[in-house]
Amino acid sequence: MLKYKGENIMELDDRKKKILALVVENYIESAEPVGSKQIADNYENDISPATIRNEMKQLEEIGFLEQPHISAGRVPSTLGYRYYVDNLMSNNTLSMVDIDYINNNIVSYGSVEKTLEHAADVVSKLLNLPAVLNIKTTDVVENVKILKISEKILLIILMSNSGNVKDVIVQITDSLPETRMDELSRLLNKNLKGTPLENLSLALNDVVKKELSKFSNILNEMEHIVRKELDEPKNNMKGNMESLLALPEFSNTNEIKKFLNVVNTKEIINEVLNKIDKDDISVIIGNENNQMLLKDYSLISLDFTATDTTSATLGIVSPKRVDYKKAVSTLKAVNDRLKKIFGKEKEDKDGARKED
Amino acid sequence: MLKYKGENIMELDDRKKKILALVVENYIESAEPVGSKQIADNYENDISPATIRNEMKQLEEIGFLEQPHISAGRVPSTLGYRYYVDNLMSNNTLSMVDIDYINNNIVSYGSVEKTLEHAADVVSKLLNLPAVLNIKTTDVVENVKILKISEKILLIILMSNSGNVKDVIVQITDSLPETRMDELSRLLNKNLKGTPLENLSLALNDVVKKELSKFSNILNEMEHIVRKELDEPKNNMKGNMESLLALPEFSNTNEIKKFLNVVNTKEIINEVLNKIDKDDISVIIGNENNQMLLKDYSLISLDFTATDTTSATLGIVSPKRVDYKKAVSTLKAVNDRLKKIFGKEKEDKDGARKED
DNA sequence: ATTAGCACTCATAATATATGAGTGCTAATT
DNA sequence: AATTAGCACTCATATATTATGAGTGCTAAT
Repeated sequence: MLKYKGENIMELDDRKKKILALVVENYIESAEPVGSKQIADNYENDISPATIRNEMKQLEEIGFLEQPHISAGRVPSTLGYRYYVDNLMSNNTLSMVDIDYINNNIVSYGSVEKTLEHAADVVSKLLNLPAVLNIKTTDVVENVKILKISEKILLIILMSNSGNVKDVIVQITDSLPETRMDELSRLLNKNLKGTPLENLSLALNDVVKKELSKFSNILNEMEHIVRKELDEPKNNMKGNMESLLALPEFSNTNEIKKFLNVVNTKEIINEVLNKIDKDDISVIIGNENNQMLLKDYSLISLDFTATDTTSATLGIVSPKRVDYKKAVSTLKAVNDRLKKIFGKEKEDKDGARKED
Repeated sequence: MLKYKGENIMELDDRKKKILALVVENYIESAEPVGSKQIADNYENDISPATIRNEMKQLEEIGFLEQPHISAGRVPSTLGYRYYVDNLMSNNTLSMVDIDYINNNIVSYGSVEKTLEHAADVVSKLLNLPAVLNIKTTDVVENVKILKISEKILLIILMSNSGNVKDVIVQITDSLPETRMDELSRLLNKNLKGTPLENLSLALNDVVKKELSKFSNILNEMEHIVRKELDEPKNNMKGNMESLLALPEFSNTNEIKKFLNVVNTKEIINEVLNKIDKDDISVIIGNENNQMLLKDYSLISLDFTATDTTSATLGIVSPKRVDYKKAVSTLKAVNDRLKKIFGKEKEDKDGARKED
């Protein structure tokens, strides 16, 4: 059995390539093992099913196809998908509808995180699969502002060095005179400046301990809210259950449980995502990653550098049978869009956001 | 067949009551039709299964129990559940763990909506079911403030008459001199004051049309973001898929699809929720509501008045087989907690939030 | 009024028996 | 030498067939 990416590279002849592509695409489409007759019907030049069978047998022998059982059609192996993704897959152009959807729904939301979250939403909706978003930032707090909204409501705004903004509304029990506001502001600035956004609630906890006596009602409340509101898990799942339920892979409930369990465990996903290439789109198929629990699934993701201090991976998790072509082109388009938003490229007329 | 809530009220003797309660509770617990032997085993005074069978038969005749098929045990009918909820259900006291969880996780978040959303989260987590939250507010915008966060980032804060606060971060392409800030502020206040929060994006759209020439980059952006961020559907679902998958009712995927479809269609849920009593806990079982699509499900919900202008319904949707006792006691505890937060009751030491 | 006894029902499980899609191989055809 | 018709073979799935047993309702005895 020859290795495709390894010592000896198997060069497939055109007919084998065409047949492999057809098997992959038919299987992605139908979720049923693909038989020789089906391929013969779809093959442009007339060849008999018998010939196709011979070819398919060879494709199986070199490890590109698999048979669920002896009298079934063929299903792509991980290696088969890989060869398809690397060599056979045409780069699909997205429909105008999809492009519009991307441009209209991914816009700058002032905060890097919110923008990326919307991007993840968009990816999830377009591909009908749960999206994973993993933001890594080394941003630190640069400035804290306090705004008195009303007698008993304060708005506390935290600005980071790269322009990220987070804010929390804090309700206090007794109103605060102007002078004390200034004091609170100085105190927060002194204590929080330089704190990595990731550690915000920890740092705040320290502030509470140190300065509680002075502003007990505010600090306590704030620490509590920050913990709940800002300290969300870094690995976000944007999901849409209905679309998963529609996949034949998930006709039985146990498979859904297994999948959700894997997808919701950020350690599992991150272990894989941490190894992908910077600023590029990665396709990781089945057991190509060494995470046993992910062996039946694929991750297709984009690594994106938003600012000097913030980067993210954004992608989808799905069964191995997935429309790689559409997924990759969608992520490419999202990448282009994000680049524009974060100023990595000149804005051009065509890609600019349309007002509707 | 006698009507329980109708003209003729069936008075059950103690033994029948006890048996009905046992059937309901066993069925809620096991999800399997309950047989006479099982009841006999759990019944405190020794009675034979044969006697139980006679009683069960009568309970079936008056419409409190049903048989899936002739040789199966009994399952409570809608009427049976109803009688149980109204007359037989002891009011369970929640565990200290649950009470603590409620007190620690439902706190004031400055905005009524956020607070209620957290409450919905808590209810969903405690009961392992999707929670529905439906907030009705007649609040209007009272004041708009603009804060320059940095050269190109503005924070726009909208305050309502009852102290609700919403804010959006807007990124602009060209920085704005101080004088123009004031102009923008006046303009927004003039145009938005008095706008019901519900119509915000519509009103903003008008502003954009009218005043676009002056502040095109800001207004456009703002309208866009408001539409996406604030104009979320009023009927929120807080859900936890895994817990649903664990229910035997949802062992087959189609049932899940049906359920999710119903639960995610806010019109269906609202049609029922709009009829429940103000400031009270309602239990609506199966076809008691006239929504055919909800006939296999129950809604247990709390109507809560948060401020003069804002009220909400908060509850759970589930298969008819659900722990009514725990659901009702949880909502009661949540109600108490919310009352304290929204100042409807004196705070007391015991229920006060604990710092951990 | 209660209950032991027993025939009866019917969902579920276990088993046996088609059906047919798809294969691999051989031998004939191009 | 490459292709393909022909055919026996495999095995998942569907259908039919037959236990199994939990639970009932009724009758007659307690």
